[in-house]
Amino acid sequence: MQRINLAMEELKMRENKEISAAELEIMEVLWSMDSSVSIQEVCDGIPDSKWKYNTVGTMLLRLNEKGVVASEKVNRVIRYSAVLSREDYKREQTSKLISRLYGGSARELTASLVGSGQVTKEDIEELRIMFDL
Amino acid sequence: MQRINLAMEELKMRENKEISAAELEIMEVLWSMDSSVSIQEVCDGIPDSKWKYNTVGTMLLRLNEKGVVASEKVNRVIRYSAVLSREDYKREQTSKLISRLYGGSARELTASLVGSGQVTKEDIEELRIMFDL
DNA sequence: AAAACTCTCCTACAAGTGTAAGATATAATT
DNA sequence: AATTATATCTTACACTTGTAGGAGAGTTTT
Repeated sequence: MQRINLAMEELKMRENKEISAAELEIMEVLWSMDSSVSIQEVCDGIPDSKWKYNTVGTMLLRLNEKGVVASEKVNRVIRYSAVLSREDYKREQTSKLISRLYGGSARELTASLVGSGQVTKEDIEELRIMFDL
Repeated sequence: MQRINLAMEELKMRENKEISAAELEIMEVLWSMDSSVSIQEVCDGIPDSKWKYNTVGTMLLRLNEKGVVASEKVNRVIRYSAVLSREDYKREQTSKLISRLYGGSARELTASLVGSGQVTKEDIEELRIMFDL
């Protein structure tokens, strides 16, 4: 295990690809900006800048190590951009939820949403029209 | 904060109520057994008993500290049982996913599932019948 | 040029997680 | 009674996460 960690460090790749809660907030900022952004721009992109500059820097660094964010140095300043798209992340997280808690059945999840009134008759009607079911 | 932490410790209550991945596996065992169970029974309840007895013990202890599992000592042996139901946990996690990634719209999640074919025309038909929509 | 500002890199540190070993107390067996 | 098995309690340790501070290098301002 020690040896593997060293090798991993050499590759600057983290094994745990999970995006943490705080990291997700940073991702949301990246996803909301179309082009690549600097640490400063991410800071500015957060409403009540709850984090210090260096904190945001650490997050971006870790996200980059996890491979979900790319970085390139443009005259002394590193610009980051999301490699993992929000759509893919959504799909991934949704699949995970469905397999973990709904026995892998999206139908069951949907039934649950309808059952609890979170998805209504009108919503279903809309879907039928939208998807021509 | 220091004072609060001490108070928390006295109550043997953890602040972070999040159930971790490994803890969830233990919860699944608790949920699958109807009555309260001992550490040993949880171990036996796990297929390829990937964890040592003490590891399972630590998990149950932590889950208990988080307040999602109750414990009672029945002649020298502690028996644990889930306080948080699987249904409530599912609801909670599902809500979290919807608000985090689908802008709080269950309809949007459903549309996404239909759009990706994970929920079919037949599934929708079934729902209409089941819920009399 | 010297001072001030900026950016990246390295380091830190507490709390939480995964995974258990050792110590202790009690119960069962020889 | 002595030994062995069992269950709980305490402690440990590496890794992750949240949250930065300080050092060092390059840039801009005075």
